[in-house]
Amino acid sequence: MKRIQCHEPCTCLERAFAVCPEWAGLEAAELERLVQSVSCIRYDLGEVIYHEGAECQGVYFVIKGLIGVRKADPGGDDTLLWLAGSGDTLAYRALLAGERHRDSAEVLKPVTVCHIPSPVMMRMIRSNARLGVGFLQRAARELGRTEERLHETITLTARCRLAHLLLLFSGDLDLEEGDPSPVIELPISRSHLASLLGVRRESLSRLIRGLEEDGIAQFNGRHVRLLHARALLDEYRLESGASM
Amino acid sequence: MKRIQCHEPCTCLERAFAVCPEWAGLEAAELERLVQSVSCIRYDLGEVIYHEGAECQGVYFVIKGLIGVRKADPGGDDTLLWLAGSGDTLAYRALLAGERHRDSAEVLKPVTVCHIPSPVMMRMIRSNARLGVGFLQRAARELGRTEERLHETITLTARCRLAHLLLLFSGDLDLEEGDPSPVIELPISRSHLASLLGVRRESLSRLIRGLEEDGIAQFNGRHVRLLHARALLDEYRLESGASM
DNA sequence: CGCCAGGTTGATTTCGCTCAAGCAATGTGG
DNA sequence: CCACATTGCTTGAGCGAAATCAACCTGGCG
Repeated sequence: MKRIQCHEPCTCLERAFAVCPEWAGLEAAELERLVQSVSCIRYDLGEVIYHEGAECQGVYFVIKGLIGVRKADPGGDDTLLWLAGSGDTLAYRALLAGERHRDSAEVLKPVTVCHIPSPVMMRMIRSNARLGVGFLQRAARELGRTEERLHETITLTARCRLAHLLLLFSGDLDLEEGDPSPVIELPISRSHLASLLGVRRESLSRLIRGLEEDGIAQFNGRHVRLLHARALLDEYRLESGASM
Repeated sequence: MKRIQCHEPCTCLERAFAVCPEWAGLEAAELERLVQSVSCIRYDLGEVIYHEGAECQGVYFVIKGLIGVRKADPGGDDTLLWLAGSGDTLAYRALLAGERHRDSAEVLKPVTVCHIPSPVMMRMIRSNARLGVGFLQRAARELGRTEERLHETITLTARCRLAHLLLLFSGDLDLEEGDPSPVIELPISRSHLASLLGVRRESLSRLIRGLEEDGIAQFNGRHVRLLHARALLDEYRLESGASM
């Protein structure tokens, strides 16, 4: 963890905020003021940005890097709840709910974040209705996604969830039109992937082998060739009824 | 479904809103204006207040009754996501996210709700920062609860989740001090209970028998005697590491 | 070289699902 | 009033998905 300078006449922060829907509600003047009361921090791989159970000190706007949001389970293990990257704002939940952190944030790829202290954040939210509405929308969307995921883990098999996750990682890649067997790169290790899916590492291995044996995908370290994108889509759609 | 009159000099609505944290931000004048643009509706058992996939027409403030929020799964079944009762506000998620409903709301016990049309709601949120912050807090809390639940369904066994649910239903009953074997009443049927836990009806039956055989609780229709509240707590705590 | 972290594989067990039947309470029509 | 659906729940037998336990790769790296 290292505080870095990014205040002065550099406009990178301003630009970063400007493209994020929840922050877009800020006027130029407010934005400039915000940038003054903010600190940019670098964290190295493995460092923890905040800990489960700790008081919330403010929110973190992610400039770049990859962060795993995890939650300890009783067994001493922990579950990866989700990944955060550029443009995401972390810890707003605890701040707005007025609660302690319910999860911790660990760096998976070296990260630069912009830390906004709680009082600054709360003052802005209260005074600028547009910012408030922005975060309201963000929270509502995330709530929807989380419910969807809860529903998915209850109703779908692990294999199907893996298929879905691969589709998510393939992002805006056009599976119907573009390269018929594109290669995507997994941003995380097998163990993390398993944790994200809510299965054991061993089970994930077997699921992967299953997909390979069915000629749906080829795994090679973190590189995955989607051999039969169509089939992958079906894998998810058939069980989930989604139309994607 | 029946529209009923509750506008005129009746203050019941005002009072209902006043005690709910997210609505508490309204000034007396605003509240009065709100009550003018609102309609009170009664729904009978089994009626659906809004449907999954439908456009959001506004939010519903629940005066009394019990509502099951459900989400269809591909198999034609549906999962009960949660229950809503007096004081809850329904459908704010879809409204604020600007999305269609991701679930439907079905009446489990006859309901009186107060419907606030989308434009009215959005106008208020945008103009009154306190109301916005109220809903922000509400959304953040709910997001936390949902994440917690997701984590729970991934890491805990069904038996443990049942124990937890019973504890939640026993509410503010003081298990440590009060009646050593209190009786609680389940608000919903076995099938619904199973759906809420994310298990099949049959599995729930077996779980119940398990608890009875272990002398932890006695089930009798919708009445449950918690014989060994201590053990029930442990059942949950041991596995979850919660301190409750 | 030994060591260790990350990953795979195999054998076995367990939990919860599926399918099928049975039962009690309630309702409905003849 | 009885025959018979219907609804909500329980029980049993068998199955399957994933967990668990344990061994074993594989590729760095000191």
